[in-house]
Amino acid sequence: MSEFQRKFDKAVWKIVSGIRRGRVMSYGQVARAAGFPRHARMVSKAMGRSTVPLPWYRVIRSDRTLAFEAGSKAYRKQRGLLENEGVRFVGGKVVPKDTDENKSLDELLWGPREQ
DNA sequence: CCCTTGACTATCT
DNA sequence: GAGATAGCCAAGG
Repeated sequence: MSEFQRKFDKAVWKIVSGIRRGRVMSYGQVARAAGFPRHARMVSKAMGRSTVPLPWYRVIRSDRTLAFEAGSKAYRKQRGLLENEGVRFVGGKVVPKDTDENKSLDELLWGPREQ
């Protein structure tokens, strides 16, 4: 195992294990929080190498879709785990839990658009 | 070395 | 908003 992997893995595991129930983070966010900006593509590898169980399913794409092929077994598993924690999906995307900014007035008044 | 491979992203059309 | 495109970067062949 390379020196890089040892350090990267430890940093990533720490961040991922800190994601709270019902919340999600993107691969890029995890990489940045771990101190490795530009290494989003390596986050999945690091999680796969984890020796202890991690809430890997709370890590999703930056566009709020899941990284696995829609409908695949892995996709359904991840989605199920998230939904168990109260995470909602609309049009294949995770609905942001935040009730704050960058939401249009319509969205605040009427809620997320259905698809 | 050179080339391909990703559980990725930001930025155009 | 859905594709296409171009960056990204360690690993492995």
